[in-house]
Amino acid sequence: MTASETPAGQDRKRGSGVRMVYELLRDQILDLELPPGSIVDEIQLADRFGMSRTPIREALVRLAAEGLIDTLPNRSTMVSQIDFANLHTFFDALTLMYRVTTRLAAEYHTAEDLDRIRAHQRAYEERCAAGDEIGMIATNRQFHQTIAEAGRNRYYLSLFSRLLDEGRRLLRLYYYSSFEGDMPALWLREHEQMVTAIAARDIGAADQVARAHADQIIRQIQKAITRDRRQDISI
Amino acid sequence: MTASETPAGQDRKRGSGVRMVYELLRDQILDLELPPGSIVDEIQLADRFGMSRTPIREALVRLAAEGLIDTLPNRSTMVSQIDFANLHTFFDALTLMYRVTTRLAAEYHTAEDLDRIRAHQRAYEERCAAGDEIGMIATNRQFHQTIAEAGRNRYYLSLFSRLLDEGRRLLRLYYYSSFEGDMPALWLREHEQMVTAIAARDIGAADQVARAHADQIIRQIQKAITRDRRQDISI
DNA sequence: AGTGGAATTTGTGTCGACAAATAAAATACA
DNA sequence: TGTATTTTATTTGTCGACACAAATTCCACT
Repeated sequence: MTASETPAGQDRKRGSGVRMVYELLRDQILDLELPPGSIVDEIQLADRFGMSRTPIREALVRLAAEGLIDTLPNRSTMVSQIDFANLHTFFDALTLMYRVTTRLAAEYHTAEDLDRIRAHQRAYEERCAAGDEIGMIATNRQFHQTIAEAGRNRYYLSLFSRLLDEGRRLLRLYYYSSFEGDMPALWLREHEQMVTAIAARDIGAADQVARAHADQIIRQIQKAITRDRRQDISI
Repeated sequence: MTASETPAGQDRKRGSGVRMVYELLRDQILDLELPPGSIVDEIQLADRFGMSRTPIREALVRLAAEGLIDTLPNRSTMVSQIDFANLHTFFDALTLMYRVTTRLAAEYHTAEDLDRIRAHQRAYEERCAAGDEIGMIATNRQFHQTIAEAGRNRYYLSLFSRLLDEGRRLLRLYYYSSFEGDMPALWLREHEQMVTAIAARDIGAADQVARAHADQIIRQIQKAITRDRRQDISI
């Protein structure tokens, strides 16, 4: 419950309700504020946001289309589970998208793209220095998304965005802090190499760096998971 | 108007309305029965299907999420345009997905998967023999989708499905008949090679055949497009 | 006390109606 | 006659209410 965390009150603009609910719910799901399996109740949401069920439902339809919630007919709808059994398919797709988008960025980026990418990199650096883990996850995501946008392929961009979202849920589960070594500094260095390769339009180097970065991330997540699982067993 | 092509009449089951509208509209869009740019009117659809606007809207939200329709706020919603300017990004993604899914199928397929794939291949062969172009498009799509399913990666599968859908629109524009040479026979041979490579679990061969197949398809489509464009100019 | 079945509760699926926003038509004015 | 402004019309966005289905509770009966 945590009281009403929503501004709710004011009269919002006409078509804004759906997007607002969609984005807030999406963030709550990805940040695990709504953990996998939790029930999403239309009526409850309706009077939490101070609107009717219709716009709520449309937001839910959209979330369902993206696989973030599961709707069982005539009965409740719940936040979708994280599919640990097929995690390797996630890693596989994530790696490929890292590589492809970085390659394309090296090929097609403009000067403005590069500025944006560097700006996000600096933002990430700053969040690292501040030790702000939530900010680190957010700026890291933005950095890679901007690279993908510079690649100018909406098909890759949409799949990559979806993968980054799912990754956000995973990262939330295990937090940066649980990773070993000086992760932020390492990622920062890899990001720098990525930017260098893109700026030089060196496709081969971009591919190689992206692959290494993906491997690095995946290894960290897997380590965190196995460590976590071991603890589960030992209890 | 073409009269009422919908069964509409009977009392349908409780949660079935949305899916029904979604699927029919989706098919009509991909078959160009609803050409790009045509206006989609909620009220018209509502009494065509004999239901209220609410389920119609939910179907439209889903279609919009998949990029098949564009909704301008407070005003009409229309079937999305085919983006000829960025067609190369489509081809790029399509080629990659052909390769990746075929590779994974070679790696992970089961005996049942192979049976299914072969069944679809036979169906395609049959449609070719019958000269049924619509059936050819449908069975060809099913063949490749089944291969992707055998690869067991839902991320690739969903992107690939989306790409195959968009491809369906393109093929409808230019039809098989406008392609040169003995296309069906050629594709049939390539499909055979694909199945052989998958069955042999030869990942390298699967990749190579998939890539060749993709190249072949893309070349045909491009030829059809340029030919079409030339005609436009000459008129 | 345990089990089968009827009533109640809870929450979704659908409806018809209204309000807001935009486009089109009509009107006034120079 | 051409342009600015008001009026009308059309279509979307939202609402509150009701119908239906599943889950739960309650109750009778053994």
